[in-house]
Amino acid sequence: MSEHRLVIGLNAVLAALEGPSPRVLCVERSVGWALPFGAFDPGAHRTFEIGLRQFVELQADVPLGYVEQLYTFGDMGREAPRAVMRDTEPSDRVVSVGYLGLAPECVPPAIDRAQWVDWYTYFPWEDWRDGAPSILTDDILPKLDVWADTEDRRARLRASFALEGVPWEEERVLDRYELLYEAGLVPEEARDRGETSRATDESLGRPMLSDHRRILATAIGRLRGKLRYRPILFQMMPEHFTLTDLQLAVEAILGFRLHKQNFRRSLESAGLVEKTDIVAASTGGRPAALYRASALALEKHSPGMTLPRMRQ
Amino acid sequence: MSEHRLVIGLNAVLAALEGPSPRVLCVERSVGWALPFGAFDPGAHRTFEIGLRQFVELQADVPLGYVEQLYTFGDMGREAPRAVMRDTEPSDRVVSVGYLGLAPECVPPAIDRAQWVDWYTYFPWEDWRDGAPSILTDDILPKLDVWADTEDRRARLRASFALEGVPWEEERVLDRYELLYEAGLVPEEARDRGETSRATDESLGRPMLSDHRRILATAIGRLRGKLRYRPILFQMMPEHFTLTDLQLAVEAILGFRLHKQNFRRSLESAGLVEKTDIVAASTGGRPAALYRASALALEKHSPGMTLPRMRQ
DNA sequence: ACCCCATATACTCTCTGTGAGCATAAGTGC
DNA sequence: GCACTTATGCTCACAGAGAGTATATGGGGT
Repeated sequence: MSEHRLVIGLNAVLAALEGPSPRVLCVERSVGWALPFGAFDPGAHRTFEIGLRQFVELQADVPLGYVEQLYTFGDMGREAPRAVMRDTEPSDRVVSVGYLGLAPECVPPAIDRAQWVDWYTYFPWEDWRDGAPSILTDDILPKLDVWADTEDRRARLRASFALEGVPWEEERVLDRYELLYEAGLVPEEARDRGETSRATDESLGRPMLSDHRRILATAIGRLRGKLRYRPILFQMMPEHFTLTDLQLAVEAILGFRLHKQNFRRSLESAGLVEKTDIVAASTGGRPAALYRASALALEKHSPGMTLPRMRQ
Repeated sequence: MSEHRLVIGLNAVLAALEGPSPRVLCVERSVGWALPFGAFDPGAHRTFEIGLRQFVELQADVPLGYVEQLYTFGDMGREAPRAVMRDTEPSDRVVSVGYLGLAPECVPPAIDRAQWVDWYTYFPWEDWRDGAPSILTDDILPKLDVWADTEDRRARLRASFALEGVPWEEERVLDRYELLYEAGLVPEEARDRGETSRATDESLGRPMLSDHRRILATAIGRLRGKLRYRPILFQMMPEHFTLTDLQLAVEAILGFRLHKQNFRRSLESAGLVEKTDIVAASTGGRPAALYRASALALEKHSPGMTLPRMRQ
């Protein structure tokens, strides 16, 4: 065993919805934007989750509801810079355990450096609700086309960015980010190579500290994928909601529009929602009935919902 | 930060098939059966996977093909006993990163303490290929029925062990093991409480060192679940195989029988297999055509196969 | 009071994938 | 040649998903 000390960094992707905007809790640090994170303390924390909840409360003071572990990142060279972690030494090796947490609303963080940020600020190419994003078609794809000069690269590009008839797979957020990283299109890549250019280039989404954008990509991909087979969405909804609210929430997370009638049918036939007597305050047209999550929808292992994509 | 030193244990569930027997690579240590594992060395290992491959080679000398991370277990009280880990001190805190690895065949391990073991040795209640296992109906369920004396416990029991009309969900291997652990039916529970009774009770499956049976349960559940949406199975098959071989392989992993015709139809319509000119040496009836995995089936993100369960 | 507009909600039609059974082909052993 | 075994092909029924059209129910303007 070498002399390098191990440090486990706990990272929380805390997600919530603000109307049609999917948000993630971010903390502004001296060196840039980051997820709430801190070192796991083996003496004080009996489990990872206990440590995580403590950090989130300390750094953002937002209640943490549903929590699930995402992945443990241990690659050298992409770990957290020590500068921002207290009580670590240059020789320490930092590995990151990423967590996904869901909250039913964006409660304003009590700490002023913490803030709810629309996650498409970090991944503008992931939002297809108004059609293919122009940053993708005009900016990213031409550059990736130049980068993909081998058959292997072309195949990966085709598969992850839905070229040549391949359908867009919304859950492959990490694949796409990693491809942009490898192609040197995101500022984190140059930074990890040791370049000190402080050009905060946000043209391809806002960069984050350390490997936090990678963790965020993992979280969004996991959340998008999980909607299909677990009723996890109701962890992000208020107690009462209209079916349109629910659809807008799903669309916000997935980044594309759904077929309204089929979405509703699948919800009701799956028994995930129950109508209440209450009727929503009108929003210009016929008032909508308010629904709530059924008992089934709140169970951990219930099936999710079908997500009928709207076609052109 | 306290004085406790952190140690990351890397654990490999290496799975392969021997005909209709799903096996996992196990190592016999002085204190019992274990998965290949060892401490991650932050000085020597650039990534977790590098460390993992090194341990597996050292302890079993079996080539490691497909590998994926499972979960990181950090709970106090269920970590690895220090006794078996070199260079650790009593105050050290050990967390386990579990990995799943797949091999196309059970190559005999070069180390004599390593061995391929049928995984139903550890989870006899998971094998429904010949109907409901008697150890479940005669032994486990009566005991669990006594244990489930609250509404909450009853609900969990119903859901994970398919009581009262709930269908058996093959991927919930961990849920079932954890329930048996909580109910005090597996020897690991008493051991973790500090009881020193060395009664190696194997009536409810063979126990393992530390939390290794939990990691194994996670791995089997992940593998079972992933079959449906990724063509991962072909990582465990030889280059050429008959469709019956393939079906037996799936049945071995899932632990239940499939509907032959529908399974074949789904395979061919999904384009996962290609017929070759070769015909298998006859096994008593009409000789079967040999197939191989298609290019599609070898891609990482291709869809999996439908698993049409055989009904009575 | 009436009409127009916007949104919510209901109904229908079609197509495909899946569950299930039956029929036929091609070997082996006696 | 016959019985048996395993492989392979075909068909029917049905449920669910995709997609479009029609009807209810509110608000606001004239």
